[in-house]
Amino acid sequence: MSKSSVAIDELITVCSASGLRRTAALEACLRVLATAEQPMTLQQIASDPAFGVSCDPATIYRLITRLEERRIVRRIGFHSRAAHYCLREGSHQDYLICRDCGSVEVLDIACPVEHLEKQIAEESGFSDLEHELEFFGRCLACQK
Amino acid sequence: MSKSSVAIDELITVCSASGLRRTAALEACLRVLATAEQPMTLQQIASDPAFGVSCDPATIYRLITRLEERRIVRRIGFHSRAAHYCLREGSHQDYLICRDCGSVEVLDIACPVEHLEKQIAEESGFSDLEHELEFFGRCLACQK
DNA sequence: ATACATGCAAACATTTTGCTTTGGC
DNA sequence: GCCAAAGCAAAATGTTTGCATGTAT
Repeated sequence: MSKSSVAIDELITVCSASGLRRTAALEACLRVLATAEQPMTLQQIASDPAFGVSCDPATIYRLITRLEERRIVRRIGFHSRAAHYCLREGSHQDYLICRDCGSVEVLDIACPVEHLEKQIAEESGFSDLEHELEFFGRCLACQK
Repeated sequence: MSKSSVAIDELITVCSASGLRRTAALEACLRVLATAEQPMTLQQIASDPAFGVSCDPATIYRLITRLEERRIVRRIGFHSRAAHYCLREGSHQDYLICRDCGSVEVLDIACPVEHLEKQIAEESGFSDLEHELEFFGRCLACQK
Protein backbone atom coordinates (compact mmCIF):
# COMPACT_ATOMS: atom_id res chain seq x y z
CA MET A 1 0.00 0.00 0.00
CA SER A 2 2.95 2.30 -0.21
CA LYS A 3 2.58 5.38 -2.32
CA SER A 4 5.95 4.64 -3.80
CA SER A 5 6.07 3.78 -7.43
CA VAL A 6 9.54 2.38 -7.03
CA ALA A 7 10.46 -0.67 -5.06
CA ILE A 8 12.97 0.22 -2.38
CA ASP A 9 14.67 -3.12 -2.85
CA GLU A 10 15.26 -2.33 -6.46
CA LEU A 11 16.80 0.99 -5.54
CA ILE A 12 19.05 -0.63 -2.98
CA THR A 13 20.19 -3.10 -5.56
CA VAL A 14 21.17 -0.26 -7.83
CA CYS A 15 23.00 1.43 -4.99
CA SER A 16 24.86 -1.72 -4.06
CA ALA A 17 25.81 -2.28 -7.65
CA SER A 18 27.32 1.18 -7.71
CA GLY A 19 29.43 0.51 -4.66
CA LEU A 20 27.30 1.85 -1.82
CA ARG A 21 26.81 -0.19 1.33
CA ARG A 22 23.43 -1.16 2.60
CA THR A 23 23.18 0.94 5.72
CA ALA A 24 20.19 2.00 7.77
CA ALA A 25 20.65 5.61 6.69
CA LEU A 26 20.71 4.68 3.02
CA GLU A 27 17.53 2.67 3.35
CA ALA A 28 15.88 5.47 5.27
CA CYS A 29 16.75 8.08 2.64
CA LEU A 30 15.52 5.93 -0.18
CA ARG A 31 12.37 5.10 1.72
CA VAL A 32 11.56 8.77 2.20
CA LEU A 33 12.44 9.82 -1.32
CA ALA A 34 10.50 6.96 -2.86
CA THR A 35 7.31 8.05 -1.14
CA ALA A 36 7.88 11.78 -1.44
CA GLU A 37 5.32 13.74 -3.39
CA GLN A 38 7.81 16.45 -4.17
CA PRO A 39 11.48 17.28 -3.87
CA MET A 40 12.66 17.60 -0.28
CA THR A 41 15.44 19.35 1.59
CA LEU A 42 17.92 17.40 3.67
CA GLN A 43 16.14 18.52 6.80
CA GLN A 44 12.78 17.47 5.51
CA ILE A 45 14.16 14.09 4.62
CA ALA A 46 15.62 13.61 8.09
CA SER A 47 12.45 14.62 9.87
CA ASP A 48 10.07 12.68 7.70
CA PRO A 49 8.15 10.03 9.64
CA ALA A 50 9.15 7.45 7.07
CA PHE A 51 12.81 8.08 7.81
CA GLY A 52 12.57 6.02 10.97
CA VAL A 53 16.12 6.12 12.22
CA SER A 54 17.90 9.14 13.59
CA CYS A 55 21.16 10.19 12.07
CA ASP A 56 23.54 13.06 11.75
CA PRO A 57 22.87 15.79 9.19
CA ALA A 58 26.37 15.33 7.84
CA THR A 59 25.60 11.70 7.16
CA ILE A 60 22.52 12.55 5.15
CA TYR A 61 24.44 15.23 3.35
CA ARG A 62 27.17 12.85 2.29
CA LEU A 63 24.71 10.14 1.45
CA ILE A 64 22.64 12.35 -0.79
CA THR A 65 25.80 13.66 -2.38
CA ARG A 66 26.84 10.13 -3.24
CA LEU A 67 23.40 9.37 -4.61
CA GLU A 68 23.56 12.51 -6.67
CA GLU A 69 26.98 11.64 -8.07
CA ARG A 70 25.60 8.27 -9.09
CA ARG A 71 22.67 10.05 -10.67
CA ILE A 72 20.19 8.17 -8.58
CA VAL A 73 19.04 11.39 -7.04
CA ARG A 74 18.47 14.71 -8.72
CA ARG A 75 19.00 18.09 -7.20
CA ILE A 76 16.52 20.87 -7.71
CA GLY A 77 17.15 24.51 -7.08
CA PHE A 78 13.82 26.16 -6.46
CA HIS A 79 14.45 29.45 -4.81
CA SER A 80 14.68 28.45 -1.22
CA ARG A 81 17.92 28.62 0.65
CA ALA A 82 18.19 24.85 0.93
CA ALA A 83 18.54 22.52 -2.03
CA HIS A 84 15.80 20.03 -2.77
CA TYR A 85 16.30 16.45 -3.86
CA CYS A 86 14.21 13.79 -5.51
CA LEU A 87 14.67 10.39 -7.05
CA ARG A 88 15.65 10.42 -10.67
CA GLU A 89 12.97 7.87 -11.41
CA GLY A 90 11.56 7.74 -14.90
CA SER A 91 10.79 10.96 -16.61
CA HIS A 92 11.78 14.35 -15.42
CA GLN A 93 9.29 16.76 -13.94
CA ASP A 94 8.56 20.43 -14.04
CA TYR A 95 7.31 22.46 -11.14
CA LEU A 96 5.00 25.31 -10.26
CA ILE A 97 6.08 27.24 -7.18
CA CYS A 98 4.38 30.00 -5.24
CA ARG A 99 6.69 32.94 -4.67
CA ASP A 100 4.90 33.87 -1.47
CA CYS A 101 4.12 30.68 0.41
CA GLY A 102 6.66 28.48 -1.30
CA SER A 103 4.25 25.69 -2.10
CA VAL A 104 5.43 23.30 -4.77
CA GLU A 105 3.21 21.63 -7.31
CA VAL A 106 4.38 18.98 -9.74
CA LEU A 107 3.25 19.84 -13.24
CA ASP A 108 1.63 17.11 -15.19
CA ILE A 109 2.66 18.29 -18.61
CA ALA A 110 4.58 17.03 -21.54
CA CYS A 111 7.83 18.83 -21.21
CA PRO A 112 8.31 21.02 -24.26
CA VAL A 113 12.05 21.20 -24.07
CA GLU A 114 13.24 17.73 -25.00
CA HIS A 115 14.08 18.37 -28.61
CA LEU A 116 15.55 21.74 -27.83
CA GLU A 117 17.85 19.99 -25.43
CA LYS A 118 19.32 17.84 -28.15
CA GLN A 119 19.86 20.84 -30.32
CA ILE A 120 21.66 22.67 -27.55
CA ALA A 121 23.80 19.64 -26.82
CA GLU A 122 24.93 19.57 -30.43
CA GLU A 123 25.61 23.25 -30.72
CA SER A 124 27.38 23.65 -27.42
CA GLY A 125 29.24 20.37 -27.23
CA PHE A 126 28.01 19.93 -23.67
CA SER A 127 27.50 16.34 -22.54
CA ASP A 128 25.06 14.82 -20.07
CA LEU A 129 22.68 17.61 -20.70
CA GLU A 130 19.54 17.95 -18.67
CA HIS A 131 17.31 20.80 -17.78
CA GLU A 132 15.29 22.30 -15.04
CA LEU A 133 12.08 24.13 -15.73
CA GLU A 134 10.20 25.95 -13.03
CA PHE A 135 7.29 28.31 -13.03
CA PHE A 136 7.04 30.90 -10.31
CA GLY A 137 3.93 32.88 -9.46
CA ARG A 138 1.43 33.65 -6.74
CA CYS A 139 -1.01 30.92 -5.88
CA LEU A 140 -4.71 31.59 -5.44
CA ALA A 141 -4.48 31.60 -1.66
CA CYS A 142 -1.68 34.15 -1.64
CA GLN A 143 -3.43 36.48 -4.04
CA LYS A 144 -5.87 37.56 -1.35
CA MET B 1 30.83 52.83 -25.45
CA SER B 2 29.26 51.01 -22.56
CA LYS B 3 28.19 47.46 -23.15
CA SER B 4 24.97 48.25 -21.40
CA SER B 5 21.83 48.17 -23.46
CA VAL B 6 19.98 50.08 -20.81
CA ALA B 7 20.62 53.63 -19.79
CA ILE B 8 21.44 53.86 -16.13
CA ASP B 9 19.60 57.14 -15.88
CA GLU B 10 16.48 55.53 -17.11
CA LEU B 11 16.80 52.81 -14.52
CA ILE B 12 17.33 55.33 -11.77
CA THR B 13 14.23 57.17 -12.87
CA VAL B 14 12.26 53.97 -12.54
CA CYS B 15 13.74 53.36 -9.12
CA SER B 16 12.96 56.87 -7.95
CA ALA B 17 9.45 56.58 -9.22
CA SER B 18 9.02 53.48 -7.14
CA GLY B 19 10.18 55.20 -4.00
CA LEU B 20 13.89 54.42 -3.86
CA ARG B 21 16.41 57.10 -3.12
CA ARG B 22 19.21 57.95 -5.44
CA THR B 23 22.18 56.77 -3.44
CA ALA B 24 25.70 55.86 -4.47
CA ALA B 25 25.09 52.21 -3.70
CA LEU B 26 21.98 52.12 -5.85
CA GLU B 27 23.78 53.68 -8.77
CA ALA B 28 26.67 51.29 -8.34
CA CYS B 29 24.43 48.23 -8.35
CA LEU B 30 22.56 49.36 -11.41
CA ARG B 31 25.79 50.21 -13.16
CA VAL B 32 27.16 46.74 -12.58
CA LEU B 33 23.98 44.93 -13.47
CA ALA B 34 23.47 46.97 -16.61
CA THR B 35 26.84 45.96 -17.97
CA ALA B 36 26.81 42.39 -16.67
CA GLU B 37 27.02 39.66 -19.25
CA GLN B 38 25.35 37.21 -16.96
CA PRO B 39 23.56 37.00 -13.63
CA MET B 40 25.81 37.80 -10.67
CA THR B 41 25.93 37.03 -6.99
CA LEU B 42 25.89 39.79 -4.40
CA GLN B 43 29.60 39.28 -3.86
CA GLN B 44 30.35 39.48 -7.54
CA ILE B 45 28.37 42.67 -7.81
CA ALA B 46 30.25 44.24 -4.91
CA SER B 47 33.65 43.32 -6.25
CA ASP B 48 33.00 44.26 -9.83
CA PRO B 49 35.29 47.05 -11.05
CA ALA B 50 32.27 48.95 -12.29
CA PHE B 51 30.86 49.05 -8.79
CA GLY B 52 33.24 51.81 -7.84
CA VAL B 53 32.23 52.56 -4.30
CA SER B 54 32.76 50.28 -1.35
CA CYS B 55 29.81 49.32 0.73
CA ASP B 56 28.59 46.81 3.22
CA PRO B 57 27.29 43.43 2.04
CA ALA B 58 24.12 44.01 4.04
CA THR B 59 23.48 47.16 2.10
CA ILE B 60 23.76 45.42 -1.21
CA TYR B 61 21.59 42.64 0.08
CA ARG B 62 18.84 45.02 1.09
CA LEU B 63 19.20 47.04 -2.05
CA ILE B 64 18.89 44.06 -4.33
CA THR B 65 15.99 42.81 -2.28
CA ARG B 66 14.18 46.09 -2.83
CA LEU B 67 14.95 45.97 -6.54
CA GLU B 68 13.66 42.45 -6.67
CA GLU B 69 10.42 43.37 -4.91
CA ARG B 70 9.91 46.11 -7.45
CA ARG B 71 10.61 43.59 -10.17
CA ILE B 72 13.44 45.61 -11.55
CA VAL B 73 15.80 42.79 -10.80
CA ARG B 74 15.26 39.11 -11.28
CA ARG B 75 16.66 36.37 -9.13
CA ILE B 76 18.07 33.24 -10.68
CA GLY B 77 18.71 30.04 -8.86
CA PHE B 78 21.38 28.16 -10.76
CA HIS B 79 22.75 25.53 -8.48
CA SER B 80 25.31 27.50 -6.60
CA ARG B 81 24.87 28.27 -2.96
CA ALA B 82 24.55 31.97 -3.62
CA ALA B 83 21.67 33.46 -5.55
CA HIS B 84 22.34 35.26 -8.83
CA TYR B 85 20.67 38.45 -9.97
CA CYS B 86 20.17 40.25 -13.23
CA LEU B 87 18.17 43.14 -14.58
CA ARG B 88 14.73 42.26 -15.75
CA GLU B 89 15.35 44.13 -18.94
CA GLY B 90 13.35 43.16 -21.97
CA SER B 91 12.94 39.52 -22.71
CA HIS B 92 13.77 36.75 -20.38
CA GLN B 93 16.74 34.50 -20.90
CA ASP B 94 17.60 30.87 -20.58
CA TYR B 95 20.94 29.53 -19.46
CA LEU B 96 23.40 26.74 -20.05
CA ILE B 97 25.50 25.88 -17.03
CA CYS B 98 28.44 23.55 -16.59
CA ARG B 99 27.95 21.22 -13.66
CA ASP B 100 31.69 20.98 -13.10
CA CYS B 101 33.20 24.42 -13.56
CA GLY B 102 30.02 26.40 -13.05
CA SER B 103 30.40 28.49 -16.17
CA VAL B 104 27.24 30.20 -17.31
CA GLU B 105 26.28 30.80 -20.88
CA VAL B 106 23.28 32.80 -21.98
CA LEU B 107 21.26 30.89 -24.54
CA ASP B 108 20.28 32.73 -27.62
CA ILE B 109 17.10 30.83 -28.32
CA ALA B 110 13.47 31.51 -28.71
CA CYS B 111 12.09 30.35 -25.44
CA PRO B 112 9.68 27.53 -26.10
CA VAL B 113 7.68 27.93 -22.96
CA GLU B 114 5.75 31.14 -23.46
CA HIS B 115 2.46 29.69 -24.56
CA LEU B 116 2.71 26.89 -22.05
CA GLU B 117 3.03 29.53 -19.40
CA LYS B 118 -0.31 31.06 -20.29
CA GLN B 119 -1.93 27.68 -20.21
CA ILE B 120 -0.53 26.94 -16.78
CA ALA B 121 -1.63 30.33 -15.51
CA GLU B 122 -5.18 29.58 -16.57
CA GLU B 123 -5.29 26.09 -15.19
CA SER B 124 -3.66 26.85 -11.88
CA GLY B 125 -5.03 30.30 -11.20
CA PHE B 126 -1.53 31.50 -10.39
CA SER B 127 -0.83 35.15 -11.15
CA ASP B 128 2.35 36.92 -12.16
CA LEU B 129 3.65 33.75 -13.65
CA GLU B 130 7.14 33.53 -14.98
CA HIS B 131 9.56 30.76 -15.49
CA GLU B 132 13.13 29.76 -15.22
CA LEU B 133 14.72 27.37 -17.66
CA GLU B 134 18.23 26.11 -17.22
CA PHE B 135 20.26 23.45 -18.92
CA PHE B 136 22.95 21.67 -16.96
CA GLY B 137 25.72 19.60 -18.45
CA ARG B 138 29.47 19.26 -18.77
CA CYS B 139 31.20 21.76 -20.98
CA LEU B 140 33.83 20.75 -23.52
CA ALA B 141 36.72 21.79 -21.30
CA CYS B 142 35.45 19.75 -18.36
CA GLN B 143 34.89 16.64 -20.42
CA LYS B 144 38.62 16.00 -20.62
C1' DA C 1 12.49 67.53 9.44
C1' DT C 2 11.43 63.17 8.29
C1' DA C 3 11.84 58.84 6.68
C1' DC C 4 14.58 55.92 4.20
C1' DA C 5 19.35 54.04 3.50
C1' DT C 6 23.74 52.70 5.41
C1' DG C 7 27.35 50.58 8.39
C1' DC C 8 28.54 47.58 11.78
C1' DA C 9 27.90 43.61 14.40
C1' DA C 10 25.73 39.63 15.42
C1' DA C 11 22.47 35.72 14.66
C1' DC C 12 21.02 32.18 11.48
C1' DA C 13 20.62 28.38 8.30
C1' DT C 14 22.78 25.37 5.53
C1' DT C 15 26.61 23.26 3.68
C1' DT C 16 31.08 21.34 4.04
C1' DT C 17 35.22 19.25 6.13
C1' DG C 18 38.36 16.63 9.58
C1' DC C 19 38.93 13.04 12.37
C1' DT C 20 37.71 9.02 15.06
C1' DT C 21 34.81 5.05 15.55
C1' DT C 22 31.60 1.70 13.73
C1' DG C 23 30.02 -1.84 10.84
C1' DG C 24 29.10 -3.92 5.97
C1' DC C 25 31.32 -6.82 2.92
C1' DG D 1 40.40 -7.36 8.29
C1' DC D 2 39.70 -3.66 5.24
C1' DC D 3 37.61 0.24 3.65
C1' DA D 4 33.41 2.79 3.24
C1' DA D 5 30.04 5.03 6.22
C1' DA D 6 28.51 7.20 10.49
C1' DG D 7 28.96 10.27 14.38
C1' DC D 8 30.57 14.30 16.38
C1' DA D 9 32.39 18.73 16.29
C1' DA D 10 33.78 22.70 14.10
C1' DA D 11 34.60 25.79 10.09
C1' DA D 12 32.92 27.98 6.14
C1' DT D 13 29.55 30.38 3.41
C1' DG D 14 25.88 33.18 2.45
C1' DT D 15 21.71 35.27 4.17
C1' DT D 16 19.16 37.98 7.38
C1' DT D 17 18.14 41.13 11.25
C1' DG D 18 18.73 44.98 15.00
C1' DC D 19 20.13 49.18 16.04
C1' DA D 20 22.44 53.60 15.83
C1' DT D 21 23.90 56.98 12.46
C1' DG D 22 23.87 59.36 8.13
C1' DT D 23 21.63 61.51 4.19
C1' DA D 24 18.28 62.11 0.20
C1' DT D 25 14.09 64.22 -0.25
